[in-house]
Amino acid sequence: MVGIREVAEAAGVSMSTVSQVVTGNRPVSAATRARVEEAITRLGYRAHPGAAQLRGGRTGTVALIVPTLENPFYPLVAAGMQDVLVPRDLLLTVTDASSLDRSASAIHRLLTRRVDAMVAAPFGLPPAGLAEVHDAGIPFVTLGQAPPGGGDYVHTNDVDGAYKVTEHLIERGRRRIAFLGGDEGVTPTRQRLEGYEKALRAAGLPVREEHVVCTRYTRQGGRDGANLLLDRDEAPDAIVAANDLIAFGVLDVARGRRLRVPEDLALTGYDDLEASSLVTPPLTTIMNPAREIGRACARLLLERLDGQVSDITRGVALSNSLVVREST
Amino acid sequence: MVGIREVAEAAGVSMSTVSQVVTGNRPVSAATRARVEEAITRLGYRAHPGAAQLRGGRTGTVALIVPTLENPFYPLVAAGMQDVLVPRDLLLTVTDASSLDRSASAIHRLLTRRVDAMVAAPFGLPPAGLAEVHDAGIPFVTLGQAPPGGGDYVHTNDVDGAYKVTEHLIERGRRRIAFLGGDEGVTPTRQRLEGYEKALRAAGLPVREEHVVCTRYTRQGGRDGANLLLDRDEAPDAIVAANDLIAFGVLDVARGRRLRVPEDLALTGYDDLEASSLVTPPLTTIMNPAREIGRACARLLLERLDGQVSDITRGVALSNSLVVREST
DNA sequence: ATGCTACTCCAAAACCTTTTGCGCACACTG
DNA sequence: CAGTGTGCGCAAAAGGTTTTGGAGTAGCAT
Repeated sequence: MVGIREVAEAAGVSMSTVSQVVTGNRPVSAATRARVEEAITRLGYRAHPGAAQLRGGRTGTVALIVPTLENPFYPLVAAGMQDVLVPRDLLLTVTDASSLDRSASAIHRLLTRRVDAMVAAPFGLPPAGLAEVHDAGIPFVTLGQAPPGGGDYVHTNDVDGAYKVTEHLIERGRRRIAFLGGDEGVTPTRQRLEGYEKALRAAGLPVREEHVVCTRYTRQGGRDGANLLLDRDEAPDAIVAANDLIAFGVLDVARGRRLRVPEDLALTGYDDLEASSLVTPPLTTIMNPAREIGRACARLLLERLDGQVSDITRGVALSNSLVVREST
Repeated sequence: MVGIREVAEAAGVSMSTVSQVVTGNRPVSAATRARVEEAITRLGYRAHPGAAQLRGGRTGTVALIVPTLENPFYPLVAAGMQDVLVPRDLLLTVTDASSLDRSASAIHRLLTRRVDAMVAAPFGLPPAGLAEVHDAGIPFVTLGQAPPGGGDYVHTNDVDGAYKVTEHLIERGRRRIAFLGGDEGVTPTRQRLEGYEKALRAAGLPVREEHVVCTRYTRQGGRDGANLLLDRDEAPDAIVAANDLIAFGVLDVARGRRLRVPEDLALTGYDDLEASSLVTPPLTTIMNPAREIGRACARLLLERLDGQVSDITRGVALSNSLVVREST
């Protein structure tokens, strides 16, 4: 077992000096550093992460918590985080909230002292867990809104995105535009709904309660919601789905009911998953830069970890954009 | 800080007894165990993972290495692993090989002493990495084939899957059936190709070299390959794509060339991604039970970690099945 | 009654790093 | 030349768990 001791001997310095070279905690003269580094590579030394954590407190692992791994959006966020984490030798742990559902403190149990920092997707974290993370006192980044207890966030303007897509439908001449949301009350749903309503009002169109339905952010949720909406007295001639998965469910229903898209029913999604360009008709949607979002999260965490940042909450805004395809 | 010491005091036992209760390393009388467990929950004790690793060697983390996170198949495998890992308080680390590409030993650097066990998807791991993992001496599960150095594997019969799908095309009356593979030489490609050839021979059809092309396991790979195949002198009337992503690329090209699917060109995929049922026409494909595969991997690892298993290599076979949709 | 076994639990060592107070030597200043 | 400051490296302590040989006790067979 080659430890810090062996390196120190080989380089003719003390163990602490080796540690300082490795961690960069204190300045070391160039000559000494060179000798030590040479010894490190020659001996193939790797710090023992457990020992390092025990004394130093850092685990070298970062957590990402997402609501589900079945929505391909989140793995892309993970990939983005990897882009910046891997060069820093940090490990990424991905956990989907659905596997944690059983107990409220599962997250706590799973993560305390096992990660240095954490990013949580909207409603990836049950409210109880949020508090626990906060008083774990680790850097914390959320997607979409500022963490209640303070921390950073990465954000795309959902109000604006939903506005754009609704406006687009109005320009296409639609008048009975419905909104099909995912899980009710969560931030993305609220904001996208807000953008939708805003666009309707801006065009002087009424916001009808019977044209707003919330289900879940899944394909099945889309099916359920579409069936509800299409059975209304005055069926919509367009649906703004709160994400692509939902829109796919709407497509299923439209196909089943022999509705032509976009002629009988125009449809928009949100996120721009790979599959959005594959369905028939290809989906008009809002491009959400998943991978870039992941990168931004990781960068924020890194800055906190490096201690370059004070206590202020910081927000990074990334832009989304309307992608017009054939579903409208 | 509530450590093992505080618990010991509260329960009126020694620190080592507490440890034995926690780890289950040695038998403890029921009465003592009850007292200790009561104290643990009352004090909210959590073992310090760093310290535990330092002495005990276990990190409580398991790694999954996949070729890419952009193929939704792999996140599902991860989700399946979570299903069995989370109840055991184990953390899952997901790494995509593309982020490791830079340096051959990135895996080594990343994983040494940071994970207790590892599962690698086919060609998630560069060959060099494979050796490194092996002499790290940790439980190791691979997807699709037995690890060269020994270890367990989870496997669906790719030869048979490709056979089924090819046979299906033959039954549908196709005669000029091409094979469009992903990365050349990797096991899944080889096996699926083998199944394809087998089915052709079984039907007395020739295996033509100009009808076999390998590119990459991506949508773009599918586009490239489709263009090659469709420009051949004798264009195929059916394509067996080695995975769904490739098939999606073929669809792109077919659309561009105004080929009707399945009339002008029949098409099959492999994996049965969610998107396969969404594309037009919905894709005939082989259902690969991603989540179940993940579960099986995790279970194998757990048994090794629990030391219930000798050195023999074990294989778990999961069944795939032909899903007939409209692309054929 | 005595010796032995089996069962619990304990004490202390070991694991490997990071942290930090100190001393030393060198350069610079007055 | 003496005094002061600074940069660099060292020694030692600390961190919380698991491991393991051993001690003590109770039960059992002889």
